Amino acid sequence: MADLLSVAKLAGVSRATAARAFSSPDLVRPATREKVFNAAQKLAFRPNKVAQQLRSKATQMIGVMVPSLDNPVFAEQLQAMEVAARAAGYSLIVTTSDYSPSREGDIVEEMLRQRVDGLVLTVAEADNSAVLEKLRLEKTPCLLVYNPPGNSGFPSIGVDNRAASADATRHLINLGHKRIGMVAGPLLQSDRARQRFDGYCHAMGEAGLIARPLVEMTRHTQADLKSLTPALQGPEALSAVICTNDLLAISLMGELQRAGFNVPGGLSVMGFDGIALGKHLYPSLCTIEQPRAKIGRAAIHTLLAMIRGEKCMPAPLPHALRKGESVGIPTSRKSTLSTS
Amino acid sequence: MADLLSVAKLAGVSRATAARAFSSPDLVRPATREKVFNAAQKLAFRPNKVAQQLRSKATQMIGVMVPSLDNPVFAEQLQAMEVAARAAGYSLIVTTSDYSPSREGDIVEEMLRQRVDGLVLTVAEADNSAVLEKLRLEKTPCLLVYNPPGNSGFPSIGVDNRAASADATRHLINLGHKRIGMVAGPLLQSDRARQRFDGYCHAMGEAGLIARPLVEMTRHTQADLKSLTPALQGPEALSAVICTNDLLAISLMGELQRAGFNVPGGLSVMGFDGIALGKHLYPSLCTIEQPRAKIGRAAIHTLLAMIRGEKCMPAPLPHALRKGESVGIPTSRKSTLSTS
DNA sequence: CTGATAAATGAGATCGATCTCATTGTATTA
DNA sequence: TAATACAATGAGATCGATCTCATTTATCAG
Repeated sequence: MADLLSVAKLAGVSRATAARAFSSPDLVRPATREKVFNAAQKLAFRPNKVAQQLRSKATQMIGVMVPSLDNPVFAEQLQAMEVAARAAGYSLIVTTSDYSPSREGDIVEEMLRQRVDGLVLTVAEADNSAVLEKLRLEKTPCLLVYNPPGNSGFPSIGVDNRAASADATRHLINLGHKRIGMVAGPLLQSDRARQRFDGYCHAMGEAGLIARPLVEMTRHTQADLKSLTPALQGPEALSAVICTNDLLAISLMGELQRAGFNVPGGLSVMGFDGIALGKHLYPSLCTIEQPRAKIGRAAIHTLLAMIRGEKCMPAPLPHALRKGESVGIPTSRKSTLSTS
Repeated sequence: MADLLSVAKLAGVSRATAARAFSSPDLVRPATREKVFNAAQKLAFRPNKVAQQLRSKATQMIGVMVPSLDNPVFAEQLQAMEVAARAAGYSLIVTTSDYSPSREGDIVEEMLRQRVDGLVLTVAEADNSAVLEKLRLEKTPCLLVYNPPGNSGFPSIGVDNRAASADATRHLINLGHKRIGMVAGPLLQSDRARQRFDGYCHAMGEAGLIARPLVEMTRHTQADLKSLTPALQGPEALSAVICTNDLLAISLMGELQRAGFNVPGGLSVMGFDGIALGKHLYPSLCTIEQPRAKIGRAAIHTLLAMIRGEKCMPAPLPHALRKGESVGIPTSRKSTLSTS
């Protein structure tokens, strides 16, 4: 309500002096400063950021776009970003794309109009992304999170999905598993999922095992057991599966157990992401932990550096294998007289 | 970069006309309009929202503050709010308070400076809240979510926690449970938790059962079995517990099972919130479902109405009892914890 | 005590879009 | 054709803070 001008008037000084009292107090005589502060107090003056933003051509706002907040992996990252941004004096405008390229486009356009100082995006597909194509022509700093660096040309924060997935696979292999499968949501929805499948194939090949075709679930946060059932039957039945995200893994475990399958006795289940909850389940979820909070903080700090004009090409952050009770040693099947 | 003025120049018209071509196209002759659009195209003109906001004294921005995004109950609500806000042409500035009153204060002050059109807050304590006290003096519309309406004077969206908790308790009672306890995070962190305890006490009394003292966990999203163990031993050992939130319930189930307790055989566990994941666990979580998405949408729509100047005093939204495998009929006392 | 140097303050422009009001231009009608 | 109504456009002010530059006031040395 009350603006600087009225404060200045009440204090009997010019706008310029009133402004200085706040932005560079040492440029104004202590007595004058007091008068201004008192006037401001009296009028309940609250500086108008919008005016400051217009004048300074900087909004101290960061635009954030994630696919969905229903997946804790994004919510947990966002939590960390918010804290880091606030600590640096920045605010976040948060949006969700639901993996829709058209929404991605609208959202980014809107944020550019808002003149955000920078963007942190997780897009559905980093390559062939219309949004990124457009952003390439803009001067607004832009950083990808979780998306593989690939050839999008944008700096990206995240783990090496391929390596992480290979590690997950090797973990199972080391435990003695040979018939290992991978379960994903609708494939086209995520470039990450493909990289993870890649890593799995690589590790399988490396061990002389045959990689199975990806089993696609109809939704990417909820398993449907039916799609997997064929792979669990017969002599070549899987002894372990890796899911491309934790939500899928958790719901799959639930479905399996509800159907009378023991986990990990009947089937070992691994996840990918490392959402906090997984640790507390029983059986606890064995998974690849992406350091969500660290990723969020790194995203903000890297973006701030870019805003400052520094060139950034961040290295992948380290992932970790989080062991859990959902994975065990393979059970010997009737066909195998175990000699282990 | 390019502003309206340069577009106007290139098109050979005045700023006013150029502006009109966008905001009220029918006021400008089609031919002129075309010239303006072409110029805009050529210069990659993108309207500056900051300037519009300054001029119009409306930002189309809503300030959102939740305690934490690590808890899916808030993340899921936020997801729905974002979609609803965007559909109405509003953006969200999202912040987290970590239940800290001082951060609450800073955040709200910051948002007021940003001249958000309205606020959606979940505060630690709606009564005796310094933030709300201050906001009472402001003209910025403000809406509470999850916080009980109480005597804060602000409209509030959420379920009737007391009634919901009583329903949960009755559900257990109807199954034959008599020794029912309640588990909460650090009590002082949430007015909701207290109301839920109230409802529990009420339902217990109503059935002629004795309400046990609240069992407080050291964290509000993670159970520590030790604190609960005493209540699980001896002749008065509990047969069921209600947790004040789902995360607590889920981690408690995990701890119990890991310690050799059967759920629900050894102890029935109920949650509160209804986060999506609970459905997919095994045993699936029996809980009180707060309609998170509906709450989020209602929050936005109510706030928009308030921004339009309408007086609002929304009624509590209906909760639902979601049955789940984590609750069963009580077993004989012998089967409860007897380990020393 | 005066000139010189520094400190404190004010006047006015600026950021970009939009609104009001005045003016020019076109169209309609007697 | 002249007169009136209305459509189309432009000039300039405005939103609120801040920056530049000029001006005034204070301070110090000689």
